[in-house]
Amino acid sequence: MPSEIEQRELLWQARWKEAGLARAHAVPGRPKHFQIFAYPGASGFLHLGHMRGYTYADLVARFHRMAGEQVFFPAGIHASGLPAVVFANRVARRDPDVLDGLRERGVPDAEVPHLEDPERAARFLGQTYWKIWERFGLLLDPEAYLLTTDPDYQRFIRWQFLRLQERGLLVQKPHYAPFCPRSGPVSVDSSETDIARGGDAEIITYVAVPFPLEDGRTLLAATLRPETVYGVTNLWVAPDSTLKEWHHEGRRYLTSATAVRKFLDQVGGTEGPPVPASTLLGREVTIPLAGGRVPILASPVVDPELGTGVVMSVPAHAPADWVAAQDLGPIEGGPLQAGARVLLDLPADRLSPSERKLLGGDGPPAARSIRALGVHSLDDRDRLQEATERVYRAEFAHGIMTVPPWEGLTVPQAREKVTDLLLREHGGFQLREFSEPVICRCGETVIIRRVPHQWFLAYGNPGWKGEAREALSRMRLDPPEYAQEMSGILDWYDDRPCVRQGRWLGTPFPLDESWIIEPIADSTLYPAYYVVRRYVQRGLLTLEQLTPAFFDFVFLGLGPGEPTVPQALQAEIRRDFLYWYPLDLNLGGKEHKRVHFPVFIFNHAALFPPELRPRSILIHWWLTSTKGEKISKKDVKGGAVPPVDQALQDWGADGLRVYFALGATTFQDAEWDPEAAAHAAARAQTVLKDLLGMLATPPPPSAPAPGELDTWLLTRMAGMVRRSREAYERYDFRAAAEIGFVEIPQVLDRYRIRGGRSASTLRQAGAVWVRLIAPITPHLAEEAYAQTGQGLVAEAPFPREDELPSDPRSLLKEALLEGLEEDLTSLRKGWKGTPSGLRVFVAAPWKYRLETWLASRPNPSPAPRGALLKELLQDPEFASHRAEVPRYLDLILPGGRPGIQTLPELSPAEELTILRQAHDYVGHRLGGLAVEVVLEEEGAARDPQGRRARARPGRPALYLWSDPESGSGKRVPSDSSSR
RNA sequence: GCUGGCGUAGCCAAGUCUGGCCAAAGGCGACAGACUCAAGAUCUGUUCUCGCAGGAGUUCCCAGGUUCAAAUCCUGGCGCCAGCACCA
Repeated sequence: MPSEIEQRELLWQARWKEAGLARAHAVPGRPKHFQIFAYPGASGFLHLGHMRGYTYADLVARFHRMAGEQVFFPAGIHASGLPAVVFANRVARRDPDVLDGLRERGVPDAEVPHLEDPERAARFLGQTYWKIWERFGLLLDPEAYLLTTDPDYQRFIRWQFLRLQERGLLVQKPHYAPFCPRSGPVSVDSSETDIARGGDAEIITYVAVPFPLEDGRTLLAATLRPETVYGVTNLWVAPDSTLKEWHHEGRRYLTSATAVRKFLDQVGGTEGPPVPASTLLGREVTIPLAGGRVPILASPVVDPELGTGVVMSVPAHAPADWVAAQDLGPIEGGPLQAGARVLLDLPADRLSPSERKLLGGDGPPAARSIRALGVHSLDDRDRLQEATERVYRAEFAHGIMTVPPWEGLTVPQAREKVTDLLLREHGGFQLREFSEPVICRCGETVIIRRVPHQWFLAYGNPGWKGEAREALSRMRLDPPEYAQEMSGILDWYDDRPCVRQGRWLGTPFPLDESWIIEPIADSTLYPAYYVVRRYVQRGLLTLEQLTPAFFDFVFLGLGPGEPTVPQALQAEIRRDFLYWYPLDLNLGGKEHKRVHFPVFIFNHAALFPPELRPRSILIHWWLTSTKGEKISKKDVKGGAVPPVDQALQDWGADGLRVYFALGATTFQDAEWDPEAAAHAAARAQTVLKDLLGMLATPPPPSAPAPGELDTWLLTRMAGMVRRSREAYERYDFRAAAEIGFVEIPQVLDRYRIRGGRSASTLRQAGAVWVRLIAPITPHLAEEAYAQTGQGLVAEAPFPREDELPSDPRSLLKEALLEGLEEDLTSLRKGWKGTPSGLRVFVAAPWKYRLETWLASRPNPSPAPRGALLKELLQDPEFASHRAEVPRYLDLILPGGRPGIQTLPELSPAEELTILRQAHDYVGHRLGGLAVEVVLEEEGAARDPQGRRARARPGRPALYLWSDPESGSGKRVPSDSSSR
């Protein structure tokens, strides 16, 4: 049952539909605005958090429409990838949450099994998204709506990939990816997708360093610090463990059984016989790169499940190895210590104080850290662990290699070179493993598998990077800091896998149909396709006509086009594309900073010429739960955030839109606050009521002639118009909403309190006001604007400043009164009686001269009070006020120091006139007492406390008194402010 | 660790780029008043401390610095959040 607010909003949405407002029309010669938001994945039901960005997007589109531009604002659903599959799986499992969601959306039970199909699930979810967008008042072009699983879209994607390939931007090379032996390729991330456990696991890449035995077999020792191979004194193995042979390209390697399985997955080869570690103890291996022979020794702390079960011992740099070497009594003083070679320098001046403390003293870094932390045995695991981490970190950050041939290199540089050398020339391998066990949803343990011929998008390609950077240099990014960040992101970008096998949705890869294009890669150039989609939707193009030749012609202007498409139509589509392109704005949440937006720029840069590359990106922050976290299903289920339907029913789309706009600045997370939302919604309704009143009644013929107050109001409004336009232009939705929903009501309040009641002035102000807020609250703006009989406000022109008469001096005059009221308020605070009269003293003319004189000096005046005084008293006029001038200087120079002086803006006579005209009003504000306005120098005025001396230009002195005869003075008021 | 962002009153959140009009907008909450049988809603006032005269004192994470003047600029520190690759 729709609430009253909803019914009214639905009415206006129907009107917009009738008027075809959302449909884009290319009008040659007229300015255009083409914008999208990053389309959502088909992952589940939308919640309020999503609506913040959509609201912003619609606000921008509506502002541009009112600014006189042709607007194209399409939207689609990113159905590719896993989310829809996961959703469909949940339907198949009859997940109660999902079933509830379906029921709430009116899905009959009989329909539910159909949604076990991911594609249909995506289509269904897309419909629910579209409904909510419409319900929020978004004017999205219905003809351009698409899913990325639609066959026409996929033809576009295939074209895109063919062209990328043609330009050499697709490359093939090995890749290592998470893989479930039962379910196939999986992705490891902590959100609900493929993984039952270990979603936060990271892939750690070890270097397996080969150490040949004299019998032709080779031990593989896994390490994260291959550059320390020069400091190896021995190898460690767990004495009771059993290693295994692994045969690869005719060679026999020895590693743990676990590692053999990993090598089989990641490198290939075959499994050999088991080898008890005990048979290796005491035998010698050759150190690669460094040369020399070292023994294999037993260590109880080696974990055979980690790495290869064989560990390099580098006592100089690994605290555990140092301690272990000490524990081996018989060898102490022998080869281990002799070989404990220090490989790098740690310049003391680069270390932090805590690092200096850790690494002070003599000997190798590992020995120093052991000493600093007081570690005596391998059993002291925690402190040993701490020592290890801190030494590694310090060395990684500050270490300078001293071992030939790497002298002078930093540790990261040396590591890269040593790794390269080991892999290329010494038969080393890389070994990847998860930082923690990863379990697939099916229960199987996830492994890392080598994909030998993975396709990559070559974002690491320097030429492409250059183009992308060039594109970026011409773009506007908001917030502006993001431009700087983006530049770094583009640099950091490297080749990225772009296809995958397994069960997920997407476009088959045109170069090898057994692969499916990865979801991020299929959503980079798509704004271009929205243009074409409208023709498909209208039935003017068939699927078969969407050939590479067609897209070449439409998007690139190349070739004759697709012969089966009528020439005129094809030319029209090309023209249409050139009209709308480039994209003016792509808007998305901050989660898109590092993935979607960079590849969006990259792909445009790859395929489109500079003039067709995107113009701007706007990223907005999130609506978060009360815990400051991104809103999740749990928040909705737990009642922390209301479901969208409920929120719409209670507050209306406009109410929520005001809340989103007002709740926080665009570039800051906002915590969901239901009270504030309710308030925003109430504010929206108050504004509507006010507007209706202002616009409804035509001014009566006997209306009072507009006066100074009316000029003031309209001048204020003109200022609002300018600031509002600027706010929209810089996407400061908060400022725009604040003007429309806070400041204008305040100004109108004041106008009325001051006695303004000109219907024609109010009508004039209202006609501007309603258009200022129309982008934010389109529905209620329509309702109010309907009173003017001028059609739809959505199509009305955004106000211009010069629509209103404006006089800056009217602001000065009113400001004088406002200041007076402020002073009165603070006087009343300390006043315990009921005042019966107020006398206002306008400052003496010499004070105006004095302040003018001060202001005309260099600001701030360099002269101290004494010097100023001396100079002043040379002037005969000031000299004649010899007694008052010093006191006055004390009043206006805070702390006796010169500050900034501003020119008095009104003359004493003007101030007197303004205050006298307003004295009824001021008296009324004080509860109906007598107010008298006099000049400071009027000697007759009663002023027992000498208040008049305080009078300043623009700030009259006040004497508030209670008449002792009236009997009301010094009475403590009932009890209002006495607490 | 790297990259980026943030730290403002009981809470949320403006202000910081472009120093002065800032004891610091707006909202929530709280307190008081009006209305009401009452509650709610609405409206009004108050909401750092002191002060029976428009003032003074102490505040914008902490410590320094620049300046006539700092929430705002600079240096250092502390704390929090996000992203870090195939996940949209």
